[in-house]
Amino acid sequence: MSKEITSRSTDYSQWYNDLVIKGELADYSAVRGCMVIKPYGFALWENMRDVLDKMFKDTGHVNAYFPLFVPKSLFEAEEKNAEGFAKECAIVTHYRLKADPDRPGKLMVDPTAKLEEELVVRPTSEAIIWNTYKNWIQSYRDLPILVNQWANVVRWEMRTRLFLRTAEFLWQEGHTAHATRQEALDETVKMLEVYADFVENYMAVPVIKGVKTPQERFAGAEDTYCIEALMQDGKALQAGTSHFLGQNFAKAFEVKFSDRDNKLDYVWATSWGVSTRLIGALVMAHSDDEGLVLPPRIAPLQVVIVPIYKGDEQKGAIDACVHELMQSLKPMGIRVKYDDNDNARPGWKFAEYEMKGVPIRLAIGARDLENKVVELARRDTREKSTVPLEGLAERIQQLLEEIQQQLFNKALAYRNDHITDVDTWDQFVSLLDTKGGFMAAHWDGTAETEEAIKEKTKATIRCIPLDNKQEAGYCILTGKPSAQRVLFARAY
RNA sequence: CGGGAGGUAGUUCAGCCCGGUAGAAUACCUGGUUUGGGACCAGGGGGUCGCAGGUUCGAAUCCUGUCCUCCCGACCA
Repeated sequence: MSKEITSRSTDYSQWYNDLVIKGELADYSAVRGCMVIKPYGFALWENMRDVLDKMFKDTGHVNAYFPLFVPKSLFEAEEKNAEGFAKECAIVTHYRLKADPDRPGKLMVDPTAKLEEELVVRPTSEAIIWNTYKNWIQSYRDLPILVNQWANVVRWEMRTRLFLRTAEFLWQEGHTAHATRQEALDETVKMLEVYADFVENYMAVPVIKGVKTPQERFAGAEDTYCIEALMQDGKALQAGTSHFLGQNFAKAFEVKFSDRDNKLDYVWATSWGVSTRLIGALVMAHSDDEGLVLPPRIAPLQVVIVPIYKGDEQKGAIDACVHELMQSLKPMGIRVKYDDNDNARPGWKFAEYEMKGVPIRLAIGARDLENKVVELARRDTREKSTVPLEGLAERIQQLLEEIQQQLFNKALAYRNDHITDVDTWDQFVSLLDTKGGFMAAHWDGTAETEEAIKEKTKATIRCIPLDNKQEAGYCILTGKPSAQRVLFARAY
């Protein structure tokens, strides 16, 4: 059938693409590197967005919106940030098209409509936002500013992959301004905790919280905190970042405030973001060869009900039973769909909803009505059981939580099993190829060694875990002394 | 951006080498029979062969350019 998907063992990349396309999360578009997020995929994003948005608001943040375009002169103000993103910027140079005299009916860029100053399509919004904050901040009384924006950004990547790395993507970016270094640092860590909470408890993907090495740091940050997740093929994926920006942007944009003692100082900053890339992480963390497996808390559909009947009379009886069941499920906030489309037969629907990762499927036929039961199938374990109609809604509610927990436990067991303490270079190299996952290894702390290891093995330091155990040892590459292990992995 | 593969019906693909009226499966439409793991029969509709040039009496097929996608690499706050 056309809907068959490549197995993970045959071709992991193809498996991932098949899931995204055939699970109807997204599609390719006519625009290089840009994808269409389809309704089912967007529903998933909306659920994720809604949860995160509430978490941000519960921690005191408010939403705002800043322009898509950044004048080049503003973009280049914070030099490190500008340099870091320069290679992947889309730039608007003109503002008008005109009829092409050489090609009837076609258009050309009007050379007389060249912009005085080019506009950079934002790859991130620190520049335009800090240029704005300059006008908002005079006194410590104006601080803190705790603003988030939901937006699209553009990064002209050389090689793109659905959700994992697209030229345009959706994200949120928080940009906060503080009166003290400590307050900004606290904010950075607080938002990292929010991300970890969300990814683990809603997406059921376990993460390691840590801090990036200077090499891997966000351009313009003093410190980059991150959450790192592990995919089923043993590669790591950066799921979210929270940056302590120090006073870098305040200095670049001259944002000063008067403190209580009427002394002028630069404002302290943070920024933090997660993107539609999280959907890629979600797909790769839980899904199997039958299709998507979505965690109940953010699944667009949590329960699908498939009727099995012969003739209108049976259908009528099943309809009545299902409608009653839906009346009890909906008030519980359970997202349920009754698929009584007569054009598709039950077997087709079973395969289709497995492909789309719906956590629970119920099948109800005349036989079941007689016995006052339904057939219940779990997507995660693919187990089928016959359960009584009596108390079914409560049972489903409970089961959704159980599935959520089970998905997390399974991913956690896999992740924990794939953090390996490694003490020799040979072991490091061979385990990267055979087992994959995180290698907890000693490192001498230098950028040169980090770079050399990356060159030789394609493994990077994903992070130095927060509250990392201090333990004396020797760098796996250079043999120089080291005070702690750091996590290496190949990454997306 | 370098190497490789590809773009033909909604979808997956054959046809191309060797130029001569555009095919299959599936999906879709109509009617009927069906319905507990991707139903069956009969009939029917649907494609400027990615786009733009060129060669030719004639181009899906040969040539040039260009756009898009996939895989590997480089790159990746």
